[in-house]
Amino acid sequence: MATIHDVARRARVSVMTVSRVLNKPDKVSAKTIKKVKRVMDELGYQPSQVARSLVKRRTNTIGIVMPDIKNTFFNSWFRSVEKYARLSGYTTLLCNTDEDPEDEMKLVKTFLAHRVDGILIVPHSEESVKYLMKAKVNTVLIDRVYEGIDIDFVATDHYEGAVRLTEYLIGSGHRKIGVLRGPGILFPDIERHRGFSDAMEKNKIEIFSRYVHNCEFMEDKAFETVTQLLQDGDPPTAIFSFNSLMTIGAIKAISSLGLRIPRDVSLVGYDEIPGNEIFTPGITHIKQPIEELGRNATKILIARIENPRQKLKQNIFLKPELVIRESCASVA
Amino acid sequence: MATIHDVARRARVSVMTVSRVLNKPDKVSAKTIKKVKRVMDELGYQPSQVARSLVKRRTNTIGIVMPDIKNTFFNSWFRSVEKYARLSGYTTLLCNTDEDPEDEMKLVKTFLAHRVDGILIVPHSEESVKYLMKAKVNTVLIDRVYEGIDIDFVATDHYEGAVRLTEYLIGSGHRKIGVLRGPGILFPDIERHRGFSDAMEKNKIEIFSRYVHNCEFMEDKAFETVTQLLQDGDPPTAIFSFNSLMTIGAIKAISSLGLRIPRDVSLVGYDEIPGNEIFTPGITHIKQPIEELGRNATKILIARIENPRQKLKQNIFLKPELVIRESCASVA
DNA sequence: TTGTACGCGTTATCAG
DNA sequence: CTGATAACGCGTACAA
Repeated sequence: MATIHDVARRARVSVMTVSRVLNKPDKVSAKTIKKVKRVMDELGYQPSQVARSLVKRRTNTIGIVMPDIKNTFFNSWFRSVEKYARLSGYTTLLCNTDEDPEDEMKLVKTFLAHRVDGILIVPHSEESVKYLMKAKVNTVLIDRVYEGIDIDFVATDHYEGAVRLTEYLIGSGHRKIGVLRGPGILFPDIERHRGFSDAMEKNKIEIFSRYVHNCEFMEDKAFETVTQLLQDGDPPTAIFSFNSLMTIGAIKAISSLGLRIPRDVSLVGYDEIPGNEIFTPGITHIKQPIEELGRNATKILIARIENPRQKLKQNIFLKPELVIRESCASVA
Repeated sequence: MATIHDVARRARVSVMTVSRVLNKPDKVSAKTIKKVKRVMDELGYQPSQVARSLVKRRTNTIGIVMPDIKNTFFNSWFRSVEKYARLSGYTTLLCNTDEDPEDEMKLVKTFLAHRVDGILIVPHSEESVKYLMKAKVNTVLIDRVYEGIDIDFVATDHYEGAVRLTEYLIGSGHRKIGVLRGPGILFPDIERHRGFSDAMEKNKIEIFSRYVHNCEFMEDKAFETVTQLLQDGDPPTAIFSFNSLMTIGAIKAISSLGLRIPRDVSLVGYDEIPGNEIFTPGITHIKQPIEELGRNATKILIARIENPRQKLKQNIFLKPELVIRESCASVA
C-alpha cells in the first residue's frame, strides 16, 4: 500500500505538503491540493491510521465488550452504538465474552494494547471494571452497573420496570407469582428482584420463597423450574421471568405440559422475545429503550474522550416501557 | 499508559531486553525475565499494538463488513468468526452497512486506513469488491459471491437448497407455488430462483409468472404481496419465501386474512425465523451451516494473511440442510 | 546474554 | 504557502 512518501515523490512536493492537504487544506494552495489529490487517487492512497495513531496518541477506535452478540438486546444495542460511533469518526472493535470473566479480562487487555480511545462494556466481572478504572481508561458501563463506583454508566431503571410488571400482575388479580431470576450477583438481577419484592410488600401480598427460583438466566434451567412449579400442588397463577431466554424456557415448559398461556398460567417477562410480534399469544413484557441506551453511551464516551478533564461522572437511568400483550389473564 | 521505556528504566535494563522478554524469552536469563515481568505488572504495561503494527506491517486485526447485525443469520455468523479470529490472535473491527453501497465503500476504505490484515465481507455492491481486489487486500467474500471472479469465497449452495425445498413442496402435491424473491441482482437470489425453476421444470410443472414476485427481501413488501396473492381468484397452495424477513411478512399477511398455516396455505422459506422453535406451526425451512460458514471463512482469510504467496483462490460451497416442520400440508 | 542505531508512516515545530 | 527535522513506541540487524 502506498505511503505518504510515494505520494509526495510522485506529486513532486514534500511529505509535509501531502500531510497538510489531508489535515490543513487551508494552508495549501488550491493548485497544489489538486495535484496532490490526483496522485492520491491514482495510487489509491489511504493515510495510515496506525502511523497517525502513534504520533497523535489517538486511534479513533472504540472497544466494545459484550457477553453475547446473539442476544437480541445486545446486538440491537451494538447496532445503535456503531452507528453513532461511525458518525463521529470512530471505528468499533467488537468482542464477545460469552459471560466468561477470564475472557473478559483478556479482551480488555487486548483492547488496551490496541490503544482504543475508550471502552464500552457490559461487564460480567467487577474485576475488569476495576482494572479499567485503575488504568484510567475512558470507560462507560452499560446495563450492568455498580452503584457507588466513580464511573460513567448508562442503564435502564430495572427496579421500576419490575415494579410496573409486578403491579400489573397484581392488578390482574394474581397473588401467587412465580419468579425466574438470576443468581443475585448482577445489578439488573438484584434490582429487578428488589422491585418485585417492594411491589408485593406495598400491596401486602405474601412472597412465598418456593415460588422464587434462581435459573441462572438460562433457558434450560427455566424449563426445569417451570415444569416443577406447575406440577406442584399449589402452582403459581402467573410467572415473572427476568430475561428473554428464561421466558422462552418457560414457554417451552408450559407447552410441553399441554398447558396454554394465558388460560392455564399467565407469563410476563423482561425484554421482548424474538418473534414476539408474529405469534400468539404475544408476551407482555418490559421493553428497554435500546436505541437510546446506545446513543447515550456512545455520546458520553466520546465526550469524555474528547474532553478528558471533565471530572464529574454521568450516571444515567433510562425509563423502561411496559408493553401489554395477551399473555396475562385476569383472575378472581 | 506506560511505554517500553518506562519498564526498561524501572527494571534497570535496556529497552531491547524488555522487548525480548515479550518476543524471544528464550534469549533472556530467567532472572531478568522475572524482574522485567514484575515491573510490567506494577505498571500495568501493555505493549502498544500500534507501534508494533507500524514496524511489523501487521495489525492483527480483521475488518468485517456486514449488511445487518440484527439479522439472526449474520450475527450468529459473526459470533463464530469472532471466536476463531480471537483464538488465532486477531481482533475484529465490525461495521454495519445497512445495505447501503456508499457506506460499504466508505467502510472498506476506513478499514484499509486502519491497515487491517484482511477483510471478511458480505458485499452489497460489486464496486467495493473490485476496489478490494485492485488494492490487493486479503479478502474473503461471504454468502453473496460473484462467480468467475478471482477471489476467495465461502457460501452456501443456494441452488441446491432451493431445489430441495421446491421438490419437497412438489412431493407434497403442490403445483401452484408462490415465490417471494428479491430483485434478482444478488447471487443468493439468482441462485435460489434458478434452483426453484429447474426443480419445477424437471418435474414438468408450469411456472406462472403471476405467482413469482420481487419483494426486495423486505417484510412489508412480502406482506403486501401475500395479501394480494391469497385474495386473487386462483391463489397458490404454497408459498416459498427467499429469506426470513419475507417469511415473517408472509406469516403476518396470512394471519391477518384469518387464514391458518398449513390448513389454508403452506409456507416454507430460506433461513430460520427467530422464535421458530417455540411457536406453532414451526416453519419448514432451509438451514445454512452458519458456524461452518464462519469457521471456514476465518480460516481461509487467516491462512492467506499468514501465507500471502498462495495464489490459488478457494471457492467453497457448503451444503444446506432441509429442516422439516409443520408448515406444509399435503394436497391431492 | 545484553545493548545501540535505525526505520516503520505520520504529524508538530520551526524555519524559510 | 512550503520544507527539513525530530518524535511517537516498538522490533530488527548488528555489535559488544
